[in-house]
Amino acid sequence: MNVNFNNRDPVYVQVVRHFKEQIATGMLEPGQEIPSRRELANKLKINPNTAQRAYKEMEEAGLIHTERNLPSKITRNEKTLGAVREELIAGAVDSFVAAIRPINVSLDEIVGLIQDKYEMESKEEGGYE
Amino acid sequence: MNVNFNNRDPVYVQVVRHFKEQIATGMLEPGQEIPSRRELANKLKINPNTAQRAYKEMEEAGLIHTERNLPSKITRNEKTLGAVREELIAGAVDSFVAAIRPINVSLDEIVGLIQDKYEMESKEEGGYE
DNA sequence: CAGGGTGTATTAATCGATTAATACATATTT
DNA sequence: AAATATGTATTAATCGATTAATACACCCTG
Repeated sequence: MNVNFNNRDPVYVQVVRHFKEQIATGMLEPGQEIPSRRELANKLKINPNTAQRAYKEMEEAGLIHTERNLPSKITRNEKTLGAVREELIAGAVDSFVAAIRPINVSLDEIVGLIQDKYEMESKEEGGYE
Repeated sequence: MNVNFNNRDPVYVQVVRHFKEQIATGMLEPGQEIPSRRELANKLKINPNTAQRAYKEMEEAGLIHTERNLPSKITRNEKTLGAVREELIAGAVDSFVAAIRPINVSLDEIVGLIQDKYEMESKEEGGYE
């Protein structure tokens, strides 16, 4: 459990994204238990309400479900889980294309640049500033 | 002169980006005059101060220069101008790769998706929501 | 039963960036 | 000279999201 926070996005959004990435890569499996709000808050040094906010978003998205005061669990709805990966990928692709299209870059050049960057090992975290 | 504003980024940032795109694609040439702050504000239906804010950013970035109260002009520094295109492209690539890497997608799949999306004519403006 | 752990809801504070209002000096034009 | 357009600076208002404080109901366990 380790989230690299940046300063531009809200914390709860970054927490949600972190869980989505875990789901997308299969690190979190259907039915798996996740930490309690307060436990997560402790681990990440964030306010418990912020953790709750993140979990609430995930609950409403159907990614987790919660019964009474038992540990929340990743949903067993495989369709929902599969869609997470697609959503993350499509979101990244869409915003990339929206950003690059107005610049009139050839497809070949784009592909080359992405390949180069993608193959680099990522020493630096946090992406583009 | 037509900027499709979105609701998430500050207006002045979007204005700056619009000019950078114009520079990157050669629509704005070295030495070319650009509208006055107030004129731009009128065209885009924004506050003159917002236009000024955008121009100030560009001035500080060396993209435009202003003498007294004459129309501001695109810089003639070709190096600066060329860097704009590179900066826009690198920014898009970097943030895309940062977003996609944690999801463990194969390079082939990524490239395929980008090609598909990029070749689509863009009926919808505004990118991914 | 008491205590500590849960999830949840309501409300408030914070906090900063963004936008706008206003004024000023200059220059050009009529 | 007056009027109008320019760029610029200073200051203030707005505005909203995000975060935090607090309280409550529940349940299990010792």
